[in-house]
Amino acid sequence: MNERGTRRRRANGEESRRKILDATVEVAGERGYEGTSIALVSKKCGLPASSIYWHFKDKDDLIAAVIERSFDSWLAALSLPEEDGTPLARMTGLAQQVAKALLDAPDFLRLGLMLTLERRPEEPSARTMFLQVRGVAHERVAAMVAEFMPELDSASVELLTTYAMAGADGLFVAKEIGGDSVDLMRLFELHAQAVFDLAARLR
Amino acid sequence: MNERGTRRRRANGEESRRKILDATVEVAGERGYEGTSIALVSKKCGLPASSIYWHFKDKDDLIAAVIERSFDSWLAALSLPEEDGTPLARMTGLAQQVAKALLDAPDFLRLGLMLTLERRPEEPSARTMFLQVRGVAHERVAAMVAEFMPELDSASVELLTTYAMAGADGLFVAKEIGGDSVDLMRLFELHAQAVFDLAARLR
Amino acid sequence: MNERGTRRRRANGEESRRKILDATVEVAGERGYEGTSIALVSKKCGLPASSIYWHFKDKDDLIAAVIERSFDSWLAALSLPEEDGTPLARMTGLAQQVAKALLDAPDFLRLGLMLTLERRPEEPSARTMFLQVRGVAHERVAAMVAEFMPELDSASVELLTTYAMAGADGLFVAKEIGGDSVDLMRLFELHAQAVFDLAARLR
Amino acid sequence: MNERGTRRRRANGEESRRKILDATVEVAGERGYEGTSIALVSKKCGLPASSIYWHFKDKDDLIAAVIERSFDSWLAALSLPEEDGTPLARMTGLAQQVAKALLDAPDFLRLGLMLTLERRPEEPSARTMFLQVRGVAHERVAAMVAEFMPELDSASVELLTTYAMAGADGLFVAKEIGGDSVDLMRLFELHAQAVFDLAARLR
DNA sequence: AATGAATGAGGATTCATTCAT
DNA sequence: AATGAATGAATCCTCATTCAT
Repeated sequence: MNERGTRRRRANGEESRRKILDATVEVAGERGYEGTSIALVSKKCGLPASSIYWHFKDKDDLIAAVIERSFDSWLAALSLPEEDGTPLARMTGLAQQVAKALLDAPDFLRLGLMLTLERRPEEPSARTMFLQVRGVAHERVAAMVAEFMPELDSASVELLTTYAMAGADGLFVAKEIGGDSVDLMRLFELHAQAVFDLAARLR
Repeated sequence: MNERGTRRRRANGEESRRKILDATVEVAGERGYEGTSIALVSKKCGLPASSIYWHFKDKDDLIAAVIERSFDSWLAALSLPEEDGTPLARMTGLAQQVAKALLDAPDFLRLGLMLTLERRPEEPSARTMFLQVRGVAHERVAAMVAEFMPELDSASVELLTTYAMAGADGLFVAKEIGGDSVDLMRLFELHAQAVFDLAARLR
Repeated sequence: MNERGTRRRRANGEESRRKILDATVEVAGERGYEGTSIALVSKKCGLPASSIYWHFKDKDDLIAAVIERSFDSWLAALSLPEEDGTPLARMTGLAQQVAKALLDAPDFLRLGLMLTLERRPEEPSARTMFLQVRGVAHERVAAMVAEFMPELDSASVELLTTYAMAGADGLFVAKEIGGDSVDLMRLFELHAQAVFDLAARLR
Repeated sequence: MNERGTRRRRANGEESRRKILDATVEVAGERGYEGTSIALVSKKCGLPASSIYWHFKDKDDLIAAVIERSFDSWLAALSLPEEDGTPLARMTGLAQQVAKALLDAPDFLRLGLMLTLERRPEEPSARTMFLQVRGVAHERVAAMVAEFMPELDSASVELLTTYAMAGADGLFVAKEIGGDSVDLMRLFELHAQAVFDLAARLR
């Protein structure tokens, strides 16, 4: 695999960092914060544990970095909804994009939810990071809700946004539990409809 | 101090067991499966670690027992919905009971969701136990949905039930994140309405 | 060594604790606080590292316990000076007892001095323990000085006591450096004389 | 910004070396040989660990260099005692110079004593270096003692010198322990007197 | 003259579990 | 019914050092 047998491969910080992060998403997405051992990450990425500590201050820092990177690519995967069409159609389109993104890269949200649910004495910065990026997502959704349903006052927008995001979280969990028996696309379509109906009532 | 035959420590085994379970809900509800160490449970309940092993086969067995007991008391806290009133009113009543139960004893669902989200090689029996009791809950909700909206076919009942439960999970998570800024009762009321509206559309 | 091959020997907390402390005096007396690794102590005492943690909270606690125990046996080795004889003779007698005790069990003072000289951010409790125990010794010496030279005011007693103890420390160090070329008994005799002469001047 | 030929970083190697040594005195003076980690020195001096290895062969070499440099500046701080005055006055003057030097730069002796007290399998060359420079100091003191008290035979000079240096060590330790409550100048004055009195008795 | 990156060995400590009593 | 003591494997992380650039 190396050019010359035992010859150490040329040091390449950027690539190593990426390898470590890749290994960590995989492990942490499956086993959560505590279940992610540096030794396991080390094995997965082929670098010794001590090298991981060259790139990241500690385990917490490592997992926070994973969250940050995952969220960025996750957001990038969401294209902006079409400009034309009815509000309901546009909302449904967005919901299905989210559903697709969750199906494609479920590790990010799975890890994030695990971090969210934990309530340990010393708040891991990974958790803080997740809540922060989640805040960004919340803002985005709120902006869309306000755009689609201009008649709503800001309190209602906030309420609906919270409901919309909660539904997404819950449906993700349902998919994790139910596997193939759960039709995530259909459920997200329903969810868009539900949010739309509620908006009409809150108007 | 004690009368003969009424030794203060009669049936002490039962009490110890309870103490251990109490400590475990607390710890596991906060830190998840991996984060729950026998040593910590031991410290919280005042009994030595070896005593925990007298009552439970291993850590897995302990956490499974916690799930089982928690679910029982959780279900018991849900009184059956009133027989009279409109379907929407009855559904809303139920939703608010669930909301109240989640506010009162959040550890059960928090731990359960953590177990759900984990994907470790050897499935812990605690996870299996949670999914099983959750299955029971699913059935109950499905029965209610079918009763409230008799016009629905069974596929729609299943779909709506999944959506209803997912909403509950998601709202719970939202509450965990948002704390006091999240009005769980109001959101559950909205959720009941949303499910009701969807039912009308699926009819 | 065990009664039955691989059969684990009967658990005996008191004895294990003593074995661990014995191994620790040896190691810590030679290598100081940082140089004392739990793994080395474990190897010397035959118990696994994890067993050391059953008996002691952490490394700090272990070394503090060593200090405490060593000091007790060290003090016990000093018999009270004879009641008769001139003050100088009695003082010289005491000095030589101290010299002998230092020759017999140098580990205690060596470790103590090492701890004393360290100035790390978080004060190890082992250091505190040594200073405390040293305080006890200081009081004892002060009492003797006051008894032998009743004419001295308390400030002078304090000054002389500090000087006397400093001399003992310094001579111990000289012995550690010079080895056989240093006649510790003779030097302590000189020291007693010096303290005595100073007392006369301070009177 | 710089004129040609007068680059700001000329002879930068020397400056880096000095920075490293400065950081090392500080760290090693506080934590001893084992407690001094290259990483910590690196952080204190702002240069990467690998740069330390460019200037020094290994940790041992680094600490030995610190000892050497410290001793040189320490010796330089001692001006030769005045030519006139009684032997006691000159001796007292010297003693107070030593006291002052110890108060000003205590790290050197603190580290040296720590190295002295350690008894590790492979003698660090830093320790050897300290004992060597200490030997130089011993010679100097012996020469002064012989000059001040010409009547003493060489064995007595040796004995007194050892006693004199031991006293200095011990008083340094006393100061480290007692802090402000210890009047080092006064104690060194006493010590000079004591040595002087002993000399009279040995004559 | 310097340094970013890497690395194996070892650091302290906690883990789940067992066993003799 | 309970527990003090023990234990090997694993935990996170730091160590001194090297090496290619």
